[in-house]
Amino acid sequence: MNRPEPALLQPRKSPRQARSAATIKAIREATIQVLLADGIGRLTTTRVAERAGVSVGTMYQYFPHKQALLFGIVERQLNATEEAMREACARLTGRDLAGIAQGLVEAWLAAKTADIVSSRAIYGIAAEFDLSDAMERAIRVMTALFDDLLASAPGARFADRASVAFMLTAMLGGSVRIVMEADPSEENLARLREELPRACYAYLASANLDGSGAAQV
Amino acid sequence: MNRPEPALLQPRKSPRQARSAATIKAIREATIQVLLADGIGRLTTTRVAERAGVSVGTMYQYFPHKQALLFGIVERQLNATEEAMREACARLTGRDLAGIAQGLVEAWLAAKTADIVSSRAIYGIAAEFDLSDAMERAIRVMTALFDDLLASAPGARFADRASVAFMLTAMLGGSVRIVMEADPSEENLARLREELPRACYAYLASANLDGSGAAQV
DNA sequence: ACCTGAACACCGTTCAAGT
DNA sequence: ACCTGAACACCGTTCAAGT
Repeated sequence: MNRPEPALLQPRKSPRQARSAATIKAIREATIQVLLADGIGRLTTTRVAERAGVSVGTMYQYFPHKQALLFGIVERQLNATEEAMREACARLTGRDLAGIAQGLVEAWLAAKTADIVSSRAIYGIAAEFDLSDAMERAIRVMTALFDDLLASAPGARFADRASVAFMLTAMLGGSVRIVMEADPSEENLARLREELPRACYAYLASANLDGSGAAQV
Repeated sequence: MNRPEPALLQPRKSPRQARSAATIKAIREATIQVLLADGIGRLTTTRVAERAGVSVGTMYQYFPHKQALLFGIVERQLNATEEAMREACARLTGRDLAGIAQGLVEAWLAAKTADIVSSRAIYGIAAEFDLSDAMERAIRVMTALFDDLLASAPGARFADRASVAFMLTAMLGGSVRIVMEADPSEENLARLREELPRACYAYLASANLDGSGAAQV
């Protein structure tokens, strides 16, 4: 399976001059404006260039292909999340596991729901076509299956710290992403806010060699 | 933000006749062949029709647009996963929480890694452009951040069954998806196999009103 | 040295013409 | 009743011509 292209994401030209920087900013903003106004399906290079007030040729000098335009705004989102999580981690340093779990989830959800309109538009970028219906259905089916299964249940120091951190990243990022993509309703977000800290804490406590594993959040 | 289109995914014509069914099957297989051979970037309607041995006009009779071609193979994957999980749930009915957690994770990972080449190709469908580098980097950064944070930690009956099932679906599906998309290396999959059952069990045990919460998996 | 935009190659989709 | 494929509208990208 081949990736679309080797994908050269560097601009042909670096923004050394103030004029260039302004042009790049205008193109970046035009991209997000067209995205929000017309949707990913109608986002064309011509339209973005027109909105930015430059010729397509000039635009191609700074953004060597359409993907670079989209990558620009996704990158911005990723950077914002990274920055928010960096701050959260600094703030949570030295706190116990319960505080860490609660704090990380709050920070992550805040970052991902800060601008829910933009966020969904950006998720739209990653979807060449609309998978959200199918995914929502799949999630509903699985939720029901697991619900039944659970109903049938009769009762109901880290050894490898790197693996624990990896798993925590995956469960936090993955669960929020999947909900944001499929159906970011207030009901679902409330469930995440309620359950995800518990899940993270329970995992962390169970992996903690020094804890009793019996503490409740 | 507008979705690309109202997206009519029903064929104009139902496959009532054997000939039609064969044509549809040929188109479906041609789609996945072109996808695997040339990648999503070179998958064109002309190419698929040619490979399937039908004219574009005929193809458009059964698949009203390109998205429908791609949706066809994604749907197949989703159905396979659903079927696998249905079987797993039946098999796990009546087992305790530890058995359920272990069994669900095994079944889910097996379903998602059964054909890793196809799976990755299919993830490629959902990515209009290659985000995997950026995501992989973001995951690495976050993993490192959480790793540091964890290093700094000093010590280290269901009330709402529907919410627990929802959370379990999100953490299972989300964490695996994010790993499959970003970097499905054997190292990462091994970590999931090891840690995800623990995480699921710990969450379930902590949410279980009747348990001690102290049992280890 | 930098910008412009007509031109090019290619794609998704349609529909008049065939059988 | 069904299939075909040339034709259409549009898109991403380039590059000769301008300033």
